Amino acid sequence: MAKKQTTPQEREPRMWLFKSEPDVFSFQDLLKAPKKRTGWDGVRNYQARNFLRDDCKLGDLVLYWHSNAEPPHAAGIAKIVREGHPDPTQFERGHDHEDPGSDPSDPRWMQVEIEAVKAFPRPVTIDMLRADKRSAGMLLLAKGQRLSIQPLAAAHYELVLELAGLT
DNA sequence: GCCAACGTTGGC
DNA sequence: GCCAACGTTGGC
Repeated sequence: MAKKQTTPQEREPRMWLFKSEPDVFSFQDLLKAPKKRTGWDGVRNYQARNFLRDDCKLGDLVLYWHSNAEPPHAAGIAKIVREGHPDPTQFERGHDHEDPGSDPSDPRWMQVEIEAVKAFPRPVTIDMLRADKRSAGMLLLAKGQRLSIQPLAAAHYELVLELAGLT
């Protein structure tokens, strides 16, 4: 069979917001990691898991949010470099994120791998976002919203870049 | 399938 | 450290 010259099926990159507590793993930690990459392990919420498993695709962009920070802020941009695959920590004895109920032949929890793209010249705080009307509709700002993996509208992504001084 | 109790998240 | 909001668990 002759080689096909067709390009792989592509779609426009999507944007996501990933939350991380900087005391646990910060954007600076990601920059210092080998190849500036890390497996995004430890997600233990089904809705977030589904995004990681089904919807985060190679080349998608990730807004890296520092939660539980003073003040909470966006710290930089990363990208998806490996799509959903089993999170190894669910099977590690004694690990904080071990899940004894997860069957190795049908793993319950997934991760993706991300790579740092760019640190923001200045962080974009939650107050900066709230002060800009264009942030209307951002899931992040919704009352009671705790989801750690969130889809992010392109317009909101662009807004954050602007506030970060990158445009 | 209901729902009270419990655990977690994350801004404040 | 507080606590509102939310997700999960488990008895019934």
